[in-house]
Amino acid sequence: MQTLELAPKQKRPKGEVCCEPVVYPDIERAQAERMAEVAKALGDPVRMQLVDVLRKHAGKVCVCELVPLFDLSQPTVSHHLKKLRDAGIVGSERRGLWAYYYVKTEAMKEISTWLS
Amino acid sequence: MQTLELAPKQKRPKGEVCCEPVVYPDIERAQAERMAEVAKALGDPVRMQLVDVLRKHAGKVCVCELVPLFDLSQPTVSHHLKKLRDAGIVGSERRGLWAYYYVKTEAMKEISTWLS
DNA sequence: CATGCGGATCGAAGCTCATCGATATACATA
DNA sequence: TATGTATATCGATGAGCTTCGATCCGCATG
Repeated sequence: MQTLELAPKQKRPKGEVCCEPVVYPDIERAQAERMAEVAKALGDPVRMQLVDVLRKHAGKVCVCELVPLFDLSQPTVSHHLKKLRDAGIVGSERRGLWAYYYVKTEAMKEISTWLS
Repeated sequence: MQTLELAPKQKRPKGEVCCEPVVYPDIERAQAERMAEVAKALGDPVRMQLVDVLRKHAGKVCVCELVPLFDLSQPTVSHHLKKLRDAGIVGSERRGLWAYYYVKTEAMKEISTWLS
């Protein structure tokens, strides 16, 4: 493991120092990158609303109920759901013709804890 | 104010219903959109790391200390800091030649509470 | 087996974003 | 006033994203 510790090399006016050198370990870098992945998935109004709807319905919600909530085509909603699933934020389940989505509460807890 | 309540119009096989109709008020829609704006700003690895570094240094951190933490040009880091400031996540302060950034804890609390 | 339906995938179009070098701005020192 | 330094802004470029219509896949019903 490696840390970055950088002493500024430039001369400072009057010999002042602007602040203490910053250290940023690789472990925290990796965690921050994972959290950025989750935040990126949530960083679209449609997807944030999808998550909001899903978590307010304790059970699993059918895609056919989600599509008409937005002024978007069915393929577009399907695309957003896929992005959320790829980020580990939601899960899905097929029952016959229908697909049901639900929020993975661990993922939400993970990101909200990290940010708090 | 208006809410969306959509009864599915398609016929269902065997007369089954896939799930309860979903209601999504405009107020929650607006809040979700604001949260998406914040999440979008955090949805980049560089910006998430910037926030992580800033909040771990209770005080304010000079830009000249932030730039060398990344393998990026100074204009690029400046661009990311601006995005974070536009989203209300960080604040900045000038002292002579130097600029100091800090995390706005209210904003972090707002998003983490919303997600939890 | 044929038809219909819900949902996912594909390919394209248009827009946004991250990044850079160059340059501008503002302040500090000599 | 002239020079140097820290940061911000500008313009361009290439990658990625959202969105759509068209199409494909599975399952259910007749």
